[in-house]
Amino acid sequence: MLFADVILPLPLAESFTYVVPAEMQEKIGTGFRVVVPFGKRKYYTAVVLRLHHKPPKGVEIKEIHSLTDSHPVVNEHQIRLWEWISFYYLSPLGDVYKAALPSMMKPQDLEERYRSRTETYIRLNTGIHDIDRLTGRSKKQAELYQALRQLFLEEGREGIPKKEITAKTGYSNTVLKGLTEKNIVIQYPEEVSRIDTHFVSSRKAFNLNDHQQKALEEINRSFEEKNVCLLHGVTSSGKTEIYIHLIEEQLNQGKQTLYLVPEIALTTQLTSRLQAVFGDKLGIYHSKINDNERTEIWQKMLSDSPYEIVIGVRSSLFVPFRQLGLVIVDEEHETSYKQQEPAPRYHARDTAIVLAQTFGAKTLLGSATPSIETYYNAKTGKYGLVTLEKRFENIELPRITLENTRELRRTKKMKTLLAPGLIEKINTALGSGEQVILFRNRRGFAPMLECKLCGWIPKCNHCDVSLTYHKNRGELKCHYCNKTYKPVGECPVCHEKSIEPVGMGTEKLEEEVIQLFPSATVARMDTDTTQGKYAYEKIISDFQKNKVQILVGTQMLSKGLDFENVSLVGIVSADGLLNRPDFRSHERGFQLMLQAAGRAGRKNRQGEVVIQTADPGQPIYRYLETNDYEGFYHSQLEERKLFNYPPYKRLISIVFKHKDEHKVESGSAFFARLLQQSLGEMVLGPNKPFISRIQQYHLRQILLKLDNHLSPAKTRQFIKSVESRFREKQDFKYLVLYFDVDVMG
DNA sequence: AGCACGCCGACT
DNA sequence: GTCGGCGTGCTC
Repeated sequence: MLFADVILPLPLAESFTYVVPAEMQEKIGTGFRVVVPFGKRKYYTAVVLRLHHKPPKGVEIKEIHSLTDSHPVVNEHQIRLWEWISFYYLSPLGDVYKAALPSMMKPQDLEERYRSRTETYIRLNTGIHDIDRLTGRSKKQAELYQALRQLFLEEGREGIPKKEITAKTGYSNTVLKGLTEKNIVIQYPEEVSRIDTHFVSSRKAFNLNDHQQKALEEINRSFEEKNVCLLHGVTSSGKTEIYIHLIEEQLNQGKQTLYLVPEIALTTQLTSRLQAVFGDKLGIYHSKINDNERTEIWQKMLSDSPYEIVIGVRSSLFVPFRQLGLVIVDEEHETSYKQQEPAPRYHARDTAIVLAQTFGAKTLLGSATPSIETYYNAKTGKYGLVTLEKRFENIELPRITLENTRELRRTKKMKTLLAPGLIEKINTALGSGEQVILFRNRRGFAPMLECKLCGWIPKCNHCDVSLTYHKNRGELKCHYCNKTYKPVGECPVCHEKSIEPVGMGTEKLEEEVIQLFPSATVARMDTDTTQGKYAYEKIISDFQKNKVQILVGTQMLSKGLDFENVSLVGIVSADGLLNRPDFRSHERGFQLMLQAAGRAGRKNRQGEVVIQTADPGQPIYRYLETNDYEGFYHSQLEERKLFNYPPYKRLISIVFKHKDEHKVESGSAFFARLLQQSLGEMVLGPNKPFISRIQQYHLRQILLKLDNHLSPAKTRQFIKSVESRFREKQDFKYLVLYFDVDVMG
């Protein structure tokens, strides 16, 4: 009797065992998908983890319903990666499987399946000769027929898509239908890809300049000894071209490359640049890609001619490589590499290193402003370190100046959001036909309503957070549960009638900028204005074409975009970036401001950056002004050491959730006591998190600050044992708890 | 997760 | 009486 242990797409840690029917035994193996009955009436697509002959005891075993594949969809590298993620990030293997495969590849009932896409094609019926008689009195049909003959002759193709025909000939569908009914042309469905294909490479990799060449050699030398290397290269130093050369070296050895980018950095600018070199060897795993397209990329990776390079976001880690030789993690410091919700809460950079290891491949981390952890690993010799200091074509780094908004407000010189000095510089830039970018930190921070008299702020009834005011929709919204509220007419506390917006987001800034610079065209870019599939590209291309002079936006426009004509960048309020209850807030602020500054670069003129802050005395501004990453790094390291944060400690957050506040309170306290028995001082809390209630659920958090020398296997084993002792208590059985390993903030 | 079972209150 | 709310337990 043959049994299969399978993994189901459910938040379950264990695998389940099924009987392999006799006729399936020759065809099945690890990594194959199977459809299995589970529970009373459900069927799920599961993945075979292993085959064996040992029947599990004490349970009735069901049979596998059907075998989905003739070849495995994941190989042992992928399964090992899933198991590592499940172990390290304390998440059920089922959740990892759920995250890994496109949902179309794991249908929940027996029907639903991936379908390839078809398009209607047209070809001429060569068997028909008496065209004139058939078209008869229809002049248009005769004309279209002639046009079609011409077209097919020129194109030399057997069939042409219908939409292409209507576009090229200008004749309507009705005329074409007429010809079809007379059997002069034939319409037929043809399978097409959802992904734009047929990219031909149009250029070779550029020759590297001396600095780039030297860096490339150093990287390769570092790879001889170490598996991971950090490329620390200032903005515009030409990192991408170095990547291209490294990818080519992999191609020559018949090895694949994974090129990871954060969500916001996957721009058309970057992908077309790579497509120009690698043509259709390159697969793109977009952030706005739909499930059909995801599935198609998977199919292609499993085919006889897989992509040799995949560029993609976090989840592209899971696509089934076979001969991986190199992983590039660009902008490795980006926090969006860490998955927040739902589980598995994995860090794509760290997982990438593990993925590479299972293949014996190398990992290159790239950044202009490396994360403190990565730089520490490079400095202490765990990773190789290669630095690239010269900017491409010797573009000068921008000049950074500060505007003291506290002083300007005190002396009543600040009448808008923008300091007079910044307004003047904007006018100068606009006068010389140059463009300006203005940053405001993310939406949600500011636009709230407030009672002008007593300071009362409307909050969500369920979530313990202040509501965000959306002016254009005239409503208040909770960003945690998405509930919307009508603004109240008067304050429920003091009955004051004037309840007005405080602070401001990008919306407010845009409004003021339009008033201040009436002659300029202004555009705004934030999560609100980039909802559609191409909305983002539209804003970018309008700006590049100079249709817009001032671009107002959140940090999403600070990444990897090159604008030739931008001479001035303004950071409207740096304070909001730095004053967050998060040990990484300065690190992130520094990275963000330096990235933003990188947008102000012009070939023949030094760009300028203006930072508005109420507290210009903070040391971070000295490091920014002198572009001193190294100095900043050392100042941060001291703080991290002092307050027990990474890279000196490893963080694990445990969050408890229940409707009954007493239950979370006592449950989390009990859990903390158990942890303290072995971990002592390393256990902090339980505390009320910053947001302590979400949709009727009360939250408590325990934070572990674990010594580096503790073995991850042992600490996880211990945490699991504490969890099972915790579950034995009837009271705590149904407390929801979740883990976040290496939490961001 | 998704479902069944079983226990309670409030209704045609 | 029974409909449906939610807490509890189980799924190879």
